[in-house]
Amino acid sequence: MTTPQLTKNQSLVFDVLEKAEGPLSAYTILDKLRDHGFRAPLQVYRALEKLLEYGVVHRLESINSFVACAHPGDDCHSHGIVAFAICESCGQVTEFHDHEVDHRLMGWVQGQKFKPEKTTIEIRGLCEACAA
Amino acid sequence: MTTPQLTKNQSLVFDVLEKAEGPLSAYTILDKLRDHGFRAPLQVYRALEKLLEYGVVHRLESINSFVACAHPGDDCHSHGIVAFAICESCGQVTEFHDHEVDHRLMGWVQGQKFKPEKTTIEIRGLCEACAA
DNA sequence: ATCAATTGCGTTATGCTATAACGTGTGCGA
DNA sequence: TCGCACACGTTATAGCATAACGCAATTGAT
Ligand SMILES: [Zn+2]
Ligand SMILES: [Zn+2]
Ligand SMILES: [Zn+2]
Ligand SMILES: [Zn+2]
Repeated sequence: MTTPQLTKNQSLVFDVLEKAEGPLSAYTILDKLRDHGFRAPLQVYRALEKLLEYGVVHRLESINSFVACAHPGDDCHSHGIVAFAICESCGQVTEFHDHEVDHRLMGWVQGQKFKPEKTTIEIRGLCEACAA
Repeated sequence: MTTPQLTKNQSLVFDVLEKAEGPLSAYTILDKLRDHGFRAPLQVYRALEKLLEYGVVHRLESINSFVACAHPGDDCHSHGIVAFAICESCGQVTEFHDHEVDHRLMGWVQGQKFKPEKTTIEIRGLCEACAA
């Protein structure tokens, strides 16, 4: 999918996520955008919904937060299953892709005749700096 | 870890999960246990915390719900990373394990010197029956 | 030009998920 | 007996997400 021109609200939300050090919750985004006229959670959630659809933002299910895609050039819809390593100490998130993991999981679902729609892989732990 | 004798509340929560057809939210569990004296969410969450610790229950991060472990004999702490296929139509959950996936993910984190604590793999989609 | 459909937006209200903080009682070893 | 750990109960609060309404701008066909 090609990313359409973002609306004002979508751009504001995306910019906040891009500039952030780590993942942000919807309500944190809301707080950062109050000066730009944001007043209600729905303004954030509606923008996020589109940004997720366009593949320029990812949702981290295990921490109810959102991050900008780490592969801006790529089309996230094409690079297979996305995996995340999330540091529980500093919040740093690393996005990566592993074709072998994709292949194994898709092999398993095919064996079950399961039809996958959305796959989540999230590793929570400590990054190198925080584990030291 | 060996599972200690469950307390009354822990047993009640576990029984509800075992008898359930699919994953349940904490508040759904609460409703099912009102006749047994449950009045507050914390009674459920405290029991779940222990059951998760003992490895007899799993949390599904992507749907904020809980399921009894599908491998009662096994020690879930030993069978590596657990993966789930979750049908978004009927709610059916299939728990499985794939050593190759474990191996690839653990290989990646070692390369990053990332120290994993908890890994989530959840595939949402349609089961064979519902996809038909 | 006009109408209908779509999309984005703003607001209010509500619902769902999870934990903080305080106090009680019980069992058990020092 | 004292101190501690643990389970439990209750109230209140925090954090996450969506329903439902209405309005405005855009688009695209008639
Ligand atoms: Zn991405
Ligand atoms: Zn870190
Ligand atoms: Zn299990
Ligand atoms: Zn199904």
